[in-house]
Amino acid sequence: MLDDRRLAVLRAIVEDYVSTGEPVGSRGLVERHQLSVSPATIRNDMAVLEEAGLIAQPHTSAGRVPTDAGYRLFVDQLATVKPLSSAERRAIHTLLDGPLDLDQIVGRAVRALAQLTHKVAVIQYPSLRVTRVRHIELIELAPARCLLVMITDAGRVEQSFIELPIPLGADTAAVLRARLNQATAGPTLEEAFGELDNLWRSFAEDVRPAVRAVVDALKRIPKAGYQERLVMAGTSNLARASADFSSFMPVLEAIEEQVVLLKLLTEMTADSGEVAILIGRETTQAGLEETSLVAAGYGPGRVVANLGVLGPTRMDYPGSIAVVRAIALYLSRILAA
Amino acid sequence: MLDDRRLAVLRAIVEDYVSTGEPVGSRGLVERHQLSVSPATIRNDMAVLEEAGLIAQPHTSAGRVPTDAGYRLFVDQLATVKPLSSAERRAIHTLLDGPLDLDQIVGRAVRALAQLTHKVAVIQYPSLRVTRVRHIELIELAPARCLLVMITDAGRVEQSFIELPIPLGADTAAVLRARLNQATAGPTLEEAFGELDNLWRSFAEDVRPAVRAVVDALKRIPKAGYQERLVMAGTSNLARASADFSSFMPVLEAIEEQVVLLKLLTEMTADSGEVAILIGRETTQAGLEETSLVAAGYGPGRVVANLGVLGPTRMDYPGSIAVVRAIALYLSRILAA
DNA sequence: AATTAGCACTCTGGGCACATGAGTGCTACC
DNA sequence: GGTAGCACTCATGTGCCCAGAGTGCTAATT
Repeated sequence: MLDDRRLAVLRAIVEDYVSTGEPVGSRGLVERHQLSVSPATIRNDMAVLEEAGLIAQPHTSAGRVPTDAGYRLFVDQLATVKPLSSAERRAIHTLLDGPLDLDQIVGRAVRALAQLTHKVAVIQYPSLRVTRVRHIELIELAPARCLLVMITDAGRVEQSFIELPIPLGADTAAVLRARLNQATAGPTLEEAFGELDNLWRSFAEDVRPAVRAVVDALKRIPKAGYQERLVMAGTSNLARASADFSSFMPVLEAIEEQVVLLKLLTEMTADSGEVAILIGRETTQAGLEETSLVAAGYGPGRVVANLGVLGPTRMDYPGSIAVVRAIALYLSRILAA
Repeated sequence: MLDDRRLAVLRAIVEDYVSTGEPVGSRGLVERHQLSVSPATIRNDMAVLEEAGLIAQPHTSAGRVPTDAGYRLFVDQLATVKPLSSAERRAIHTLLDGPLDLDQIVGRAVRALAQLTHKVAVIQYPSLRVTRVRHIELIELAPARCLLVMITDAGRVEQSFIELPIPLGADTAAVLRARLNQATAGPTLEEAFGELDNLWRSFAEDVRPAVRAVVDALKRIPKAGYQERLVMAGTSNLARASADFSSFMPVLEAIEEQVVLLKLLTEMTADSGEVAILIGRETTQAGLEETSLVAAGYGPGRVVANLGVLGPTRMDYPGSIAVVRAIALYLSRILAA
């Protein structure tokens, strides 16, 4: 049914359509590819591919265009790995080298992603729930007011002001600090929460309210909203990509609705270095019917967050995959250091 | 030359054009406004206004459209203050009420701005150089590695990791912390820098390199890029606003080029509560020829940063001005608390 | 002197017919 | 199974025309 030549025809259609944007016809196909058969034969093959739902024609007497299913088959079975050009490799290197803090790293990575793919790039900040704690600090600002600072695995620094019900003496503060660090060393923050709940028992009766206030504040940090932050770049690439107007207006909205993107990204999570793809309607999001998402997980050793690019279904998948994977690996390596 | 009626005609043209988007002709003008003269008279007046460069016609036999100069005269002399509707007032209240940290406040304010104006909203984070320091903390993470945390006036918390050339003993660290707080209490960070330069003199010879490392790190914080951050919202309003495609593509680019916006915002700085406006080419930015910027300064007591909205020159200036001013005042009040 | 009425003129935009050409599906043939 | 030929379909571009909106000018009116 779908023998080698027919698959070759599908690949050729995808490649031509992606590069030209025009529906591709049988004649041009044999001209631009070494298919060594006549256009008429191709036409028969195309009829079969259309029957299988892999391609479609916008209207009678137009060339063919890949469907979502066609792209899906292409990326799953037909796409060959496209190695990064040395220029791209160099760009990533120079952009991400040097001693940088997390904000800077993520900021540069997202710009690199956008520039190299000419698409909208998205990076999810390392989620606090799955990162590990490197250090916790408790700073007294005033008798009953202190600042809680948490430094994570992935280089993030979170802080939270706390108003205490009663002053916490310097001695108790020091003990509490030590105990907090001890309780959170090792497991992920989420796993450590259980242990934190019992921490107050080992303190004297009179300071327990203050201890609980601090622990509560600590537990609130991952919920503070900030932690599920997305950074984006390359929004203007949208305009270049989508031909008309009404088609990307909803995409812009989806992008501002970070919630939607976050949900998609988190659900797609793949192993670090592995790339996951959603094509067109596979996103199941209104407004993203003609948009694809190429994403990968990253993190120091294990996956702590995701990154990816967003573009029209008509995109250069092999190229995007290569860049997304490269950036994910590079970012993981930096975080592990 | 420009007597009252002619100014009334200009105002009518601006209002009609802003609301309909169509070039406005003499007939419709007398119909929709109480000008109690005939279209022919209006035509004569329009000829004068055109002569003065305040209006223009897209092509012969089309109605008139305000020029940048026309809008300018309108906002400077003709626009009447438009009070906020109670719904708008309530929206701001509910959105910005409650105990929030700086990130949340700014995040909500920018969204309020975007929603109420239907434009692209921009808020500049309080610039570090002009804020005052509330507290500085120095945390030892390892013998020769520490974390510097700075809490500002406007509620921002900045931190920086420092690798020390030599370990800093706990005692010295405590002294240094006290000295840093003392040196930065009062003046703005920028003004305090001079004093910091001499801080190392009062320390023993052997710890001076470490002291200098800390001071250097502190001085680097305002330059770390993060502090001149912009937050934005309502990008998708762009699509709704601008009719065609090529016209807002450059605007999107300018928005991503935060540098450009930052520059404009900073140069426009007005007194807190005062609104400054740039219309079309007044921005002197390629790509923003048809874009206007309505901005105001905000801050606790004095102006520490700016916020504003970005939209097509054809915008409802009185409405935008009212919202921008309201948000700026509200934000200032919150920060001052 | 300012306003108005009347009129000729200009330009855009939509509708229509027409030719063009790319691309197809089908049938007959190798 | 592959190929050649052919009739058919449609989107696109072009030229043309017409209606409508709006103007500028001139002459009349207040």
